[in-house]
Amino acid sequence: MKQGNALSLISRIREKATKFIVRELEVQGVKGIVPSHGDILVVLFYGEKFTMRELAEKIHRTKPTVTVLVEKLIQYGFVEREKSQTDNRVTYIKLTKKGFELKPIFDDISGKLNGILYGDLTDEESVSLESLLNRVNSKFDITI
Amino acid sequence: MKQGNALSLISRIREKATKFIVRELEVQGVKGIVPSHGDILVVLFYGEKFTMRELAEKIHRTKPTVTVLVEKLIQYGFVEREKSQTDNRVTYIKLTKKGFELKPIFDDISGKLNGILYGDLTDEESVSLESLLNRVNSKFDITI
DNA sequence: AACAAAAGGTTTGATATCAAACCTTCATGC
DNA sequence: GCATGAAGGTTTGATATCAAACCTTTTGTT
Repeated sequence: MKQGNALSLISRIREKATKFIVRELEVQGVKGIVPSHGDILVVLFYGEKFTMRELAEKIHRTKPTVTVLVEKLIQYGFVEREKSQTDNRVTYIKLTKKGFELKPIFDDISGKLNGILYGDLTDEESVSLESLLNRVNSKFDITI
Repeated sequence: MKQGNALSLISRIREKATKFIVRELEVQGVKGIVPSHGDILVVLFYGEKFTMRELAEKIHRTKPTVTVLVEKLIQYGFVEREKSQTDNRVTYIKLTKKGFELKPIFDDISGKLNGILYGDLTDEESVSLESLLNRVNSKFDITI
């Protein structure tokens, strides 16, 4: 009954989704960007500016990782730093014009991805899948 | 309806599972082993010996990655190489006695993990979850 | 006011991972 | 029987990622 390969399936779905995103970005002319960079950009699409710590929390990565990721995004000209006026420790990250221009591409890829993820499922099944995943995810939180 | 956060949930479940495995291994005195090493060991628990290429296929990693992983497992004394007699290109990897001794630990962790993954789900829900994940996974295969 | 503790970020060091290039060895075609 | 290609593995170079240590600035305590 409980075959126990859900985790294996989860891992493979995640990897395929990652590869899909990377390939789509390349096809659309965006090179050198991996999903974690995309996660940061997506956060910035829906807010003016965020601190490094905030970004780290939102994309579920550590601060050193975000430092590296942001450096690359700066290098590519997609985001820029802005020192806080009130707290000299704080650095804000915000999109550049070039960064904003990526939004339609990301929207497109996101749409395609959802098409793959939910395309063959009924609305009921989609809700069921997310509900089940949510319960498993919560179970981890209370167990660990 | 289709909220579209299944992928996010999938990523988080996978990361929590990974952390859980690593921590459990450490608790049981097995250090420096990450899930990919574990994947190789698990393959070896259920077969006498495998080539590098076979291991790579089974754990869904590339050959260079498996080279690195196996080197570490050899270093820890859990596996050993065995040159093929019939084909000088081929190297077989097999468990050492010390490697075999890890099996009960892995079985235990696997049990605990399944407890977290399926513990709060009915049999029906477990089957449903795996079925839905299977369909999403297959959809990726035919789409990409 | 002064010192300790906390918070924001970066640097360092390590590792898993992959793509591309490479070396051996085997297989295949002529 | 020999050359060309295919297959098994490793090496190289690059990157995302994290933990731990570190620096700077702010906050809190006495």
